[in-house]
Amino acid sequence: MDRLDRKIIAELRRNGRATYAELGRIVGLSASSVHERVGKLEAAGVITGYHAMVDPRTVGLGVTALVGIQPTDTASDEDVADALAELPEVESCYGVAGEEAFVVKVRVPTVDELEHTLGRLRRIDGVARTHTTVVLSTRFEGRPNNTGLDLPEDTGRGGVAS
Amino acid sequence: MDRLDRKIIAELRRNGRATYAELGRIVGLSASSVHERVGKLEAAGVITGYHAMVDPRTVGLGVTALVGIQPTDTASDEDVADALAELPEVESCYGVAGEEAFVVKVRVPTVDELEHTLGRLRRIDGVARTHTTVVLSTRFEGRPNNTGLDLPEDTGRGGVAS
DNA sequence: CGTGAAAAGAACCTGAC
DNA sequence: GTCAGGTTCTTTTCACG
Repeated sequence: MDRLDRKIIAELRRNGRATYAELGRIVGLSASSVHERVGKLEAAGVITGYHAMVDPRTVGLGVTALVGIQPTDTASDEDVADALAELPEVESCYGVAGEEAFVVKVRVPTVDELEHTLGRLRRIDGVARTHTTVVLSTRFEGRPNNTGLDLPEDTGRGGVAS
Repeated sequence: MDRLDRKIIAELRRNGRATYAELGRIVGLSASSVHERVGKLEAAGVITGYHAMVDPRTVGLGVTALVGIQPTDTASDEDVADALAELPEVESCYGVAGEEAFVVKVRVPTVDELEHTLGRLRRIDGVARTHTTVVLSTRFEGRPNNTGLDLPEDTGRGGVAS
């Protein structure tokens, strides 16, 4: 994981369909070298996939909400997380510190559907209460800005071997 | 935006590097047709881009937090949002209903850096208070599950023409 | 809209340094 | 690790249904 790998990663985060030739031009390497490096980054679990980003509003998902999930005293976090994963409306799920066990991001077509989804969430075994924050505007989301590119070097923690 | 487009979108969300030939096989169309459809979906703003997903821990961003931003009475939301956008640690930014004006997702290498970033957030003009929820585990994030594929048809709201 | 054909380019493998 | 070359597949354009 050197400077070149980080440059490749940054570019692929920006443009996930960049060709190896294109990446090679950017980092000053041949397409085959880039091909091999990217393959290693994928194998090492650094790059976990490539995905098209879709404007949710254009596919009928105009309502977004952040929902905190308070567990019952006897709840198993794993079971609750599994149940949350069952709902396709739940796009992201974070286990968090604090009163709540999870914060999830939910996307639905309408506030009507949001109400139904919240009902479904509350009915999950192990869920005591939910606290919903309705998203009014998405200023930006999942920016590829901070890829550790601008980090001093390595701070000692959390590396995966290459 | 017919059933075929939705199938293409779903597949590109799953695999952003799928070839047109591959997509054609899935939807039962020629590569050129798929090529044209994808071009239209991009032009219409349905597909907004393609991005590599990177495991944040492998690039030195092991700490994630959700931060609610309470504005001062006299704050301009736009100015605060602009200031938030300046910080590369802020990956996502949502304007929300409730006590807080924004909820942002922050990624940093360490809790030390989190402290610094929170300081920077509080020093933004128009920010009165922050409320931080530390993410302990990311169960899943940005799942391509709900692309409106499973929606009955169209519920009337929020469409962009094709 | 859809297609199939054809040129250009990329992916991907191999061999060599 | 990196590269160049060669085969295969994809992209991209275009004339045509």
